Amino acid sequence: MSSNNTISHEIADILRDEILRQRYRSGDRFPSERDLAARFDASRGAVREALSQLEQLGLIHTQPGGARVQSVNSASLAVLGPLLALDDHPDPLLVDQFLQTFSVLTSMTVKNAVNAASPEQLTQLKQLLVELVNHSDDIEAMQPRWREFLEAMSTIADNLVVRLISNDLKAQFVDQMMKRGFQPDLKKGSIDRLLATLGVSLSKRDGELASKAMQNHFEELRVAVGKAIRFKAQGHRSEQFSVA
Amino acid sequence: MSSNNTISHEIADILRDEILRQRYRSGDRFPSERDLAARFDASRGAVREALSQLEQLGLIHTQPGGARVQSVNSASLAVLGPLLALDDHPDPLLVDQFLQTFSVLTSMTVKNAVNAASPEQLTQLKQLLVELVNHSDDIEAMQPRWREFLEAMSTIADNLVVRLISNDLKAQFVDQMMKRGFQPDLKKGSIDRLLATLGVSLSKRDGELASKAMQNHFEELRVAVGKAIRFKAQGHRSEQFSVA
DNA sequence: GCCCTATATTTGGTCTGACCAATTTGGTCC
DNA sequence: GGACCAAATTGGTCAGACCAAATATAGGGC
Repeated sequence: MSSNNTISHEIADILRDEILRQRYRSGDRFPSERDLAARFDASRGAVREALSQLEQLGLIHTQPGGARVQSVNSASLAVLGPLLALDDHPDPLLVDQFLQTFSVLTSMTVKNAVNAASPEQLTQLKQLLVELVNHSDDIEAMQPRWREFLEAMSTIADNLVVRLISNDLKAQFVDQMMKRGFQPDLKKGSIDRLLATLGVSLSKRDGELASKAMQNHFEELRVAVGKAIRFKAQGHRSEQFSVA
Repeated sequence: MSSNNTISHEIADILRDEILRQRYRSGDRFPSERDLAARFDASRGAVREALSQLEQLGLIHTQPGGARVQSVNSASLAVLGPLLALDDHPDPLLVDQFLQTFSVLTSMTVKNAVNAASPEQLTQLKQLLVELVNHSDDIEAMQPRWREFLEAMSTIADNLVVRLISNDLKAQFVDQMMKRGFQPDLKKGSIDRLLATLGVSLSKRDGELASKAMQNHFEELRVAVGKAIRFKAQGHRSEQFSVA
């Protein structure tokens, strides 16, 4: 996870997970700094820095007199990563919500980018798209080029709000999925269709069309990822059975 | 702002604003904890807690040997509020991006909520809508009812990712705007149309229709808010002139 | 002069022990 | 049972100290 191999981060990670696992009910008193220091055999300073992080995450609220646990619903975006990493297998519902959110934000970015791009930027996008098409049969090789393409789109659209959200989402989610070696099984035809439509939208400077294409693509991605997760969860269960 | 009247928060607020105002270039070394402690006449512990907050915001990166300033583009969502509050008048571009983002997320929420609502929930939504219609001539009285209505939608849609994003966005933006006493001048006819369409979409259980209605509404809101900001900025400038 | 290395210094991370002010808690009195 | 007051608890801060990692500096080899 975010482990910075410092003690305070370690403590923060442990306590964060305990809260996310609902070991404390929302509104409950949180153990005192001195108790936590004793429990982790650390100084109060280290514990305080850990609690400071939890407070930034919106998981606890500290006041003289005692800290209290807050509802996960009122937490910050940054808890999503830890929430996904909580179990061996990510919560399919959460993953689906993730992709859906990603979809609308990306679609919006693409629409604005295509509509607002300067002629030079349009050329650049077309070049990146050609790169993608050239590697459309090697899904591994496409990955970095997709990043580049979307990064260019993001730069052109130049929406700081979306960019910041995407930062968090990517940090929380994409890397999580990568680490688990996720490879959703997307039909090549579907990708080719997406690339083709994007090409047309660039030529015609039709942001709406590009946006729609991305939405469709994410729709298929959601289905594929959902299947992949269910499959993996099943595989894991039978593994456990055969071992037991 | 987020001032918790503690010294460490105060220090964090000051340093955060300095970074957001670009007083340090991205990549620059950040002053050492000991220097900062001397500057603020505080203990190193207090400074460390402040820096811990800045790190959570993604504004600095600390390492043994020295902390470095990071690009605002790679920061967390939570910097948006302070970024808006930086000047007397909010950056119109940023506000616009905010509303645009809010728009797509809210539209998505509304669509999913209408499509997924149980019969009881549908009834509840209709009641809330009636409440809104009953107060549609008093924009002040509508405010809390809008909140309630959207909160219900959010609960029904039950998308944690969007909820967390909206938490941050609302905390960063809506309250900011409220504090400044912002009252975008929306035509009553436009609101009536929105409410009517929402009513129809609830009756027909047509999420797509509700979503489109929200999008249109936000579009008008963006225009109105943009005007309001420009007007206010102008008013302020002439004030300054008359004083000078 | 330049580059590389060994040393000295700076810096973040942690610890201990202490004090204050606000909040809780527990008991007392009505 | 409820209002009120004292004691214990808790978070916020400070001071001074040590360590290990990173950086800056000086020196030697070319």
